[in-house]
Amino acid sequence: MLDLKTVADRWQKEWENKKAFQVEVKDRKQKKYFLTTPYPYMNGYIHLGHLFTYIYPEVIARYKKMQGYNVLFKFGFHCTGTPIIAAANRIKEKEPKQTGILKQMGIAEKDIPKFADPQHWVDYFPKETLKDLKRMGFLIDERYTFRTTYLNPTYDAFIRWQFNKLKAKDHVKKGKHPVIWCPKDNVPVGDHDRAEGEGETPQEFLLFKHQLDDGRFVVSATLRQDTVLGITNLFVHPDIQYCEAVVDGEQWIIGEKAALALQDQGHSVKVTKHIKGKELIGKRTKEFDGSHVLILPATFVDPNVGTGLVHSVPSDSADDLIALWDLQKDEATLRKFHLNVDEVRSIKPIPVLNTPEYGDVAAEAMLKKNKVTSQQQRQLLDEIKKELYRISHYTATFNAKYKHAFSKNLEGKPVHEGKELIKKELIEKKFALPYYEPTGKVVCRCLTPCIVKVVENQWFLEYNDPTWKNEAHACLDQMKLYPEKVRKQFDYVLDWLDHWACTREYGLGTQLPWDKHWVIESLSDSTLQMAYCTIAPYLEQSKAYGYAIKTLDDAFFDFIFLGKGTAAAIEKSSGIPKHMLERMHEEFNYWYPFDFRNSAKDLVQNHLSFTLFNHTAIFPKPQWPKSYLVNGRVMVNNEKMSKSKGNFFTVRELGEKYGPDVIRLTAANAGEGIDDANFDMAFVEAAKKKLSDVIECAQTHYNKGRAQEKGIDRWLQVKINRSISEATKNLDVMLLKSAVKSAFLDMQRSLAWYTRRTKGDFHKETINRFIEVQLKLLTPFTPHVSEEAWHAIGKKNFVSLEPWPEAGFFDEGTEQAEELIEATLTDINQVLKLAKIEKPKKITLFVAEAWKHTAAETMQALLDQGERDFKKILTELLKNAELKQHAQDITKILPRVIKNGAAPHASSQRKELAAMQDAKTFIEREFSCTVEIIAADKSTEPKAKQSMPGKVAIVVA
RNA sequence: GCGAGGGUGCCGGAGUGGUCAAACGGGCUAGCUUGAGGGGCUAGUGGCUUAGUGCCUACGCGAGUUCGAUCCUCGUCCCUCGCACCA
Repeated sequence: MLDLKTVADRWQKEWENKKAFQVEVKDRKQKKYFLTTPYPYMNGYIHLGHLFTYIYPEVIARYKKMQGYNVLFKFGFHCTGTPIIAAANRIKEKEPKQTGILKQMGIAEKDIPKFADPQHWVDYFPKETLKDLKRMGFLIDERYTFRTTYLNPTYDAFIRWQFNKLKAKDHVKKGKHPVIWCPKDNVPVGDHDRAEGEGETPQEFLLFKHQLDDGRFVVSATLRQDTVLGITNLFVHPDIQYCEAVVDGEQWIIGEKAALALQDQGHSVKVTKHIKGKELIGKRTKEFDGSHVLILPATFVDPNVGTGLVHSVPSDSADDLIALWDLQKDEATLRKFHLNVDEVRSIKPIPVLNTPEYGDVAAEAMLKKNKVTSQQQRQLLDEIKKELYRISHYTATFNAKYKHAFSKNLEGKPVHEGKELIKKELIEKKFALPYYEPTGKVVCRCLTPCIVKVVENQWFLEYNDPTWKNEAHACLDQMKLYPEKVRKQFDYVLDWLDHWACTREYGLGTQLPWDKHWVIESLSDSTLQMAYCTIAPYLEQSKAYGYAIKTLDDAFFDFIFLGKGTAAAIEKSSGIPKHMLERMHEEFNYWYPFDFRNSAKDLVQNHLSFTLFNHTAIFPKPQWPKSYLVNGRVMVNNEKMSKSKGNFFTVRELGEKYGPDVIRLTAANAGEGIDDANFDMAFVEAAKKKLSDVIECAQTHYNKGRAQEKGIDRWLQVKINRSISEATKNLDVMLLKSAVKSAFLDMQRSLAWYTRRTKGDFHKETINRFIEVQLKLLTPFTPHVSEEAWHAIGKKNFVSLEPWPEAGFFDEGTEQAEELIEATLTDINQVLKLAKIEKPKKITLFVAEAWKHTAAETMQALLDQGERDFKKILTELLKNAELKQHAQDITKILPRVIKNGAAPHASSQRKELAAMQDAKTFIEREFSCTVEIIAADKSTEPKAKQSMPGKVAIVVA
């Protein structure tokens, strides 16, 4: 077997030497195709997951190239953001896990300390990634690749321009923002920096202030402001330490954790003393509706949740109700805290909501349904809490108590409709205020539990602006989406996006030009860089073009991208010659907008949507994105890729082991559409063999064979045309897996059948066409193999630069005839099996009577018209004198035809006879016996009557 | 919960109102290749049945629309992704 890696080496060198894929804008009238894909993050080598996404633009790029487009496949290396800095710090600290990651990648022990400097990552990985991509044979012109970060000054200038533009349009505003925060490190803690609590987010609670007689407030936290009128009492944990603090000038009693968190949420907090929960028991507080309630002891209260104080709504909280019941039964405890037993026992749930199927005291119904007996059944109670929350929120309605309590009559209204209003008014009346807490426990890598901090002076991109949203929708509307069904998701996301915190206090990135304290966050700086790419070579390799750049200010980018100002003015400030400025401007206009961008589906709700917003903000409509493709994630042998499972592969090691073409083909064949794809290692093995065969086949058969053309040759010609047509169709709609099938697997199948039919006696012209077309169709997927075979058959140019083949003629009759032969083979086999004859001496085949063909044709015509009435069809058929003679047979066949909704494929007896005659020797050879072919009407054999158009009757002996 | 997508053979996956037991790939079984190495070829791979190429059953589950549904409608169960300030 050929070594495909050597093959790849050879052609990569050739392409390089001849600069086969160097991008040039020679003729601005030439049609162009500009492909982009989100750049990989440079904290490691790229892996199979990256490759799967990148195989789309790569295959399409090569396909478009062969179609005569001037193609630019953009590639960048992502370095902004926090992960690189974080990883570098961990190397600095010699953290074993991080060191291990580098080692596993094959970085030499002695080189590892270099990675303590973030700059080293930014230097090292882009270089190596480019190698990997080239090794895979990607159609990338490296002059058009670039790194993101301030370490690349021209890119940095570009991002400043982008943000100044956004600011000028009022899309960037200052505000407050809750984030998960480490109180020790004093930084926000993203998912990747957490020791525990990935996926937890800030959640908005309300603090309820319950006033004691002495003016102090006992403060509880809740998500259920809808039940505010159902409060019957408060619960404290008798043994927990609470603190008394001056919060925004008021005396509050709250848990210690909440006191800490409040400080980070913009409140002034001064703790004055600590008190035990039991000190509060028996006191009374005044509620929102003016009622007074008792403070009672309960042990389910968790000091780490909310304020560590709970207001009790036993009608709609199972926890509260069961705790109340437990307490009411527990006379000892009541006495211990000097509570009035009768008074406590008289506390009853106050109905506030009507919950379908659960009545007006939903908590009670819920407890009974789940047979809860004690507040100690924590797990069950937690489940009930969630369930009840869900049911109340979506199905419950407010009762009469809500008629006048708020500015609008809420009686009978669903809870989810009234909740916002209640919140607003409770806050206005100073009974409540917002408070944030993580949705679950979050622990920083430094092992400190995290809180929610409300960051002040944060900069936001105002994606919630309705006018901007409309623009983004307009942009989406004019785009092609692959697959189209992702449109709904995009529409939803565009509406859902709120303002986006676009700056960070640390990380690699461009400084916010007007507020240098902040660094632009990486999802925000990557939304427009496709434009930068079009001129990247002229900025990053200015020396090659004979000038040195002085400064790039906003006027420069305004000129290049928006055509504002004059080249002459910018020549001075930038140091770039006028003609180069003009060239950049024109080339940008030539390449832009991008025609294609794709990513895995997880970027839909951020990057891909942001890109739409940013384009509409800065570019005029003609420069808006043309299409998006959204792909699934890649699995390996149907399992999620993961290092622990041992199915994690870097592109590097795959290339090393199998060579690029096998991997490219397998990746393209892994799947299409939005569902997760499957990289099948079994296919990898099969592909190795199949690809070697392609080269071998070309070498063996090209320019050999007979001169005289036969029927079966015509069949292969038709099949070749089918494959061309199908492959083209599939590539046009970005269906790679389907394209692999039509461009390769179907072709190979046709060849196999052709070989069998001709017994290897090929027609020279036909096999030549087959080989040439096969190599061209394969080129986008396996360019090295194609190139190798192309030259093996004596071609001197690159197949990569050949025009994409055009489908010639089609001939359904020929295809049908061949299908008849194939079906006949299958049927003969079945008959032989049924008749228990292993070695037949003679096979007689009866081609259906002429009238059956006529009947089939008429039936199909009627069926196509929608006719399903037995009698009508029969009458119609019998109008034909020829058919009338066979009325009895027709009445037998007809019901089945009607049931199937389709008649047998009508051909003509003459054609079927000819096709069978043509294949006679072939069938004889296949079964090693004599074959006779007879028209059914010319025979007295009873079985001959079983023949139908497209199905011969068979007698074996 | 919300939004989106999906549930088809031993597996991956086509099909999207009729000729389609289900393309294409993989796996498995049998036979052949008269000869060794995960090679090639042929046949088979839902059930039942058969002097004959047939019949029945199936596309998560239940109901409906239709002459006819894997494909449309409704209900139900299950799975995947996302729900953010993070690349």
